Amino acid sequence: MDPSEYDLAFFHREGFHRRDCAGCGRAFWTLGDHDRCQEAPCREYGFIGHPIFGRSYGLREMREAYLRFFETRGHTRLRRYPTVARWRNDVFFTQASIYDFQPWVTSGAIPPPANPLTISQPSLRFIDLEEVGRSGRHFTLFEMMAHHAFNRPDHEVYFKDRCTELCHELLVGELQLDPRAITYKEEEWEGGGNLGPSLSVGASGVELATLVFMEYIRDGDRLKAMPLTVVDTGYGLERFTWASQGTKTAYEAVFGSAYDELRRTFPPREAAILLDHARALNFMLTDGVVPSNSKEGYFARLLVRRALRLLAKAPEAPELVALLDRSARELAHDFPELGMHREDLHRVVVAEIERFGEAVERARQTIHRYDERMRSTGGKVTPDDLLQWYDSLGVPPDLAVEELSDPPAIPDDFYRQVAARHECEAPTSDYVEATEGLPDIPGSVPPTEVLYYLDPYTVAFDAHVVWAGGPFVVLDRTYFYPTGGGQVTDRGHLGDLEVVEVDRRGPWVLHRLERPAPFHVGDRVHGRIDPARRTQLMQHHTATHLLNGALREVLGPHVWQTGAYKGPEAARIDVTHYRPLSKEELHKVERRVNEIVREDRRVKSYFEARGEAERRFGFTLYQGGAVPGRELRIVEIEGFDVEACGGTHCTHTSEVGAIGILEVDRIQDGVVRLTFVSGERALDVREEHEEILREAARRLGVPVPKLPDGIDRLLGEVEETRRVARERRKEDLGAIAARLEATEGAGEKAGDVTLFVGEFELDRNGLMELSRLLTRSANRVAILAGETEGRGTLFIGSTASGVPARSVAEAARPAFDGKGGGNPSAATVVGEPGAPLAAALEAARKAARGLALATG
RNA sequence: GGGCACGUAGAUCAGCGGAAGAUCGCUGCUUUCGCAAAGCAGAGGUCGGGGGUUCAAAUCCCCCCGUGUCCA
Repeated sequence: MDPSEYDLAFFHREGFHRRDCAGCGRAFWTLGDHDRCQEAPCREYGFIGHPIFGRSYGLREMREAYLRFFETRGHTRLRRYPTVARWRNDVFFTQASIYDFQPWVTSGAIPPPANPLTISQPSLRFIDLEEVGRSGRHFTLFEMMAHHAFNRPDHEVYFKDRCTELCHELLVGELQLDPRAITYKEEEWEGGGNLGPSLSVGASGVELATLVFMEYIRDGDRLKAMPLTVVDTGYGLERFTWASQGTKTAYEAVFGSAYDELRRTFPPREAAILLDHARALNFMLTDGVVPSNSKEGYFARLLVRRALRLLAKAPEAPELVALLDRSARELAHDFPELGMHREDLHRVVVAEIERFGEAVERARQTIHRYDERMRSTGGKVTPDDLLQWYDSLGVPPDLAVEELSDPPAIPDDFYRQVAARHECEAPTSDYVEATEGLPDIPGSVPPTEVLYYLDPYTVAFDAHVVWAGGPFVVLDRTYFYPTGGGQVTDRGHLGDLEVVEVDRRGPWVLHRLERPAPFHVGDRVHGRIDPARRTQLMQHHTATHLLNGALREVLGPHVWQTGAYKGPEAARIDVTHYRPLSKEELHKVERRVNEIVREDRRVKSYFEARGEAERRFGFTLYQGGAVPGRELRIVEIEGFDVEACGGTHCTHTSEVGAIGILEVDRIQDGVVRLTFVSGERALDVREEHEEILREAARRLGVPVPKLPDGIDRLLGEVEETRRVARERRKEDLGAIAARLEATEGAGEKAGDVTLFVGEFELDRNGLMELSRLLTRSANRVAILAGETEGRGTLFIGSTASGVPARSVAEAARPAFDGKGGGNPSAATVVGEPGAPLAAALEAARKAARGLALATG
C-alpha cells in the first residue's frame, strides 16, 4: 500500500511523526517518543495494575460512554444485530460489526440503516476457543464497538482523516488516555476481494482498535476504486473495560462478582471458561440457535458440553441452568431480550444435557465392551482407538481412559491428530448469486415500480417497456411477483406471450418470456397474472406465517424459521426445534392455525422504519433472514405473528382456507420440516387422501374406520401363509431325509462314515437344508446334486472329520468345470450350464469314499 | 456443508466372505398354596432399503435412508 495513503492531514495538524517500529518493522504514527509500536508483542502489557484511562469503567459504562460519544458527533446509535448471521450464507455467526452490513449495504445494493452510525455488536468467534480462559483476554463472545460511515461519490460522510480524528478524540478527550501513549500503526487490510489501508491503534501493549478503510477492489494486480467506500472500525469493549480497570486478566473486569464467586470452586481458567460460555450461550440460544450436531447448532453443543465437563469436576459446582440464568439476569440489564424466555431456554438446555448424558452412557458401554474383548483376547487398546472414539462417539480421551483397564498413553498432540483427520476437507461454498444467468441491465434503465407490495389482488395491468433483451423484459411498473423469500415466481402473460419466470435483479424486475420478446422500449404492454396460481401462492405464504406463529406458541420461542418454500402444489417450513414433534404437538399446531384462519384476523402489510419496527416487534421479525434496509416491509397477522417479509399475502386469515399438514420430517439434527397445503390445494389433497382411503378400504373389504384392523388381519394372514409354507418345506425335506435314512442301502457305508449321495429337484438352498437334516449326527457326509438357475449344483455337507466337505468339492470341481469352495463342514460347487452333473456327483462320491476309507 | 462410526430377534449387542448367534425379555411345561427363583422346551429375523462383485454376502464395493459424533 502506498505510504501516502496514511499521510493524513490530521496527523500533521496534531504534530504526529511517522516511525518504523524497531520490533515488527511496520510504520506507525505517534506523538510520543517510542521507537516501537505500542502493541504486543512489540510492547509488553503495561496497563495491568496501571489503568490507562482517566477512570475505571464497568462494561456497561464503557459501552454507554462510547456510543454516546459518537452519538453526540452525528452518529445514529443502532441496536445490536442478532449474533446468528441468518442474512448471510457464508458464515454462521456475526463476527464483527461490519458483518451486519455485508453484503448488501457494503456492496451498495441497499442504503445503510443510518449514516454514519455507531453500534456495539455482540460477536462470536470460535477460532480461539482454546485460548479462552488461558490467555487472559480471549472470549468466544465479545462486543465490538464501532462507528461506520458509507461514502458514495455524491455523498461523502467521512473517511480516513475524520475517522482517525474521532478515534483520537474518543481516546484522549473522552477517556483521557495520554495522547503520547498512542501509536497508529499502518497495516494493509484485505478481505472479500476488497482492500484498503488500515490503522491499528495501540497503547500500553494493547491493541485498542482497528480502523479499516475499504477503498479498492482487487482486479488482478491492479486496484480499482470502489464506488462505495466504507469506514469499518472495531473497538473491543472488553479490552477497553479491562484497560480502564487494569485488572490481572480481562475476565475479572468483564465478569466481576460472578467471577469471584466461581473462583471459590474453580481455578481461574475454568471459572473464566464457564462464564464466557454461559454468556455466549445466552446470546446464541436467545437468537435462535438450537444445539445440534451440525452447522451453527454444533457450536452451541460444543459450549454446552465443554461447560458440563468442567462443572462435573466439582461436586459443589452450580447446575448449568443456574449458571446460564445468573448470566442472563446480568445481561438482561443491557439486552432485555436475553431475559425474556428463560423457561423455554431452560427446556432447550435440559434437553441438550440429557442428550449429552445419553451420548456419554452409550460411549461408556461401547468402550467397556471393547475393553473386555481386548482383555479376553489379549489385545491392546491403542491411541488410534482413542482418536476413533473421540471422532465417532464424542468421548474425550481422558474420559475414555477412565473406562479402560489397561489404557494407552494419550498422545501429546491428540487434538492435532484429530485436526489432521479432518484436514483434507475442502470447504465448499454453495453461495450462488440469485442473479446468475440473468442479463446485465444498464444503470440508466429506471428501476421497476413494484406494485404487488401494495396490492396483491390486482392481476391485470398496463405498463411500459423500459428495457428488452432476448426473452427478458423490464417494465416501468409490474404486479408480477419475482421468485424470492421462498415464494416461487408468478406466471401469466405479457401481451400474447407467456411469462415463464420472473426474477428480481437489483432495482429491476425481469420478466422472462417463453421466447425472445418482440417488444421495444416505450411499448405499452398489457400484463395478466395467472390468478389461480397467485392466489394459491398467497395462501401458502400466509399459511407459512400462521404455522410459524403457531409453532412458536406451541413449542416455544426457541423456534425460528430456517427455511421455507411456497410453491403452487405444496409449501414447507423448516424450523429449529430440539426434538421430533410429537403427535400431540402436531395436532395442537394444526388446530391452532385453523383456529386463527376461522377467526378471520387482519393481515396487514406495510413499510416501517427498521429501528421502529425492531423496537416494536424485536428480532423475531427476521424469520426469513434479516434484510438490513432502512425500511422494512412488515407482514403483521393481527395479535399473532409479525415478520419482515416481501411476499404477497392475503389480507385476512380466512382467505387462507383450511391448512393441512402433510408431513413432518427431521431434516437435520435440530431442524424440523413441515410440509403442508392450504386453500384450494388443501381441499384437493384432502379429496385425494379420502379417495385413497376409500379405495384401500374397498380392496380390503372393510369400512374406512376399520382399515387398521383390516391391515392387521391381512398382515397376520401373510405371516401365517409364510409360516405354513416354511413348515411345509421343512416337512417335505424331512420326509426325503427320513426316506433316505430308512431305505436299505441308500446310505453307503465307507468305514465309519455314512455317505448319502443323490440328485434332487432342489436349488442351492434346498440342498443345503436337506444336507443339514442328513448330517445331524456325526460321521455323515451328504453329497447332493440339484440345479440353481440352470446350472448343475453340488452341495456337500460333512460331519466326518476325515472327510472335509471342501476337499470333496475340490475333487468334484474339474468333472463339470465348476467353481466353488467352502469349509470342512459345508461346500458348494456350481458347474457351467450343460456340464455333466452326474459325472461330478460320481467324482465327489469317489473322493469322499476314498477319504473316508483312508482315515478309517 | 464435509469426515468418521453405527443400523442384526421386543431390548442390548456379538458375528465381519462359507449352513443366522448370545444375554435379557416373551410363551409353555416342571417345581410352588401363590409369587419370586431355578430347570427344561419353544416362539420370535426379507441382518435399514436398493444395486453390484462372488460358486457363495449380515460380512466386500456403490447409491440411498436413518442415527450418533467430530470438524468448518
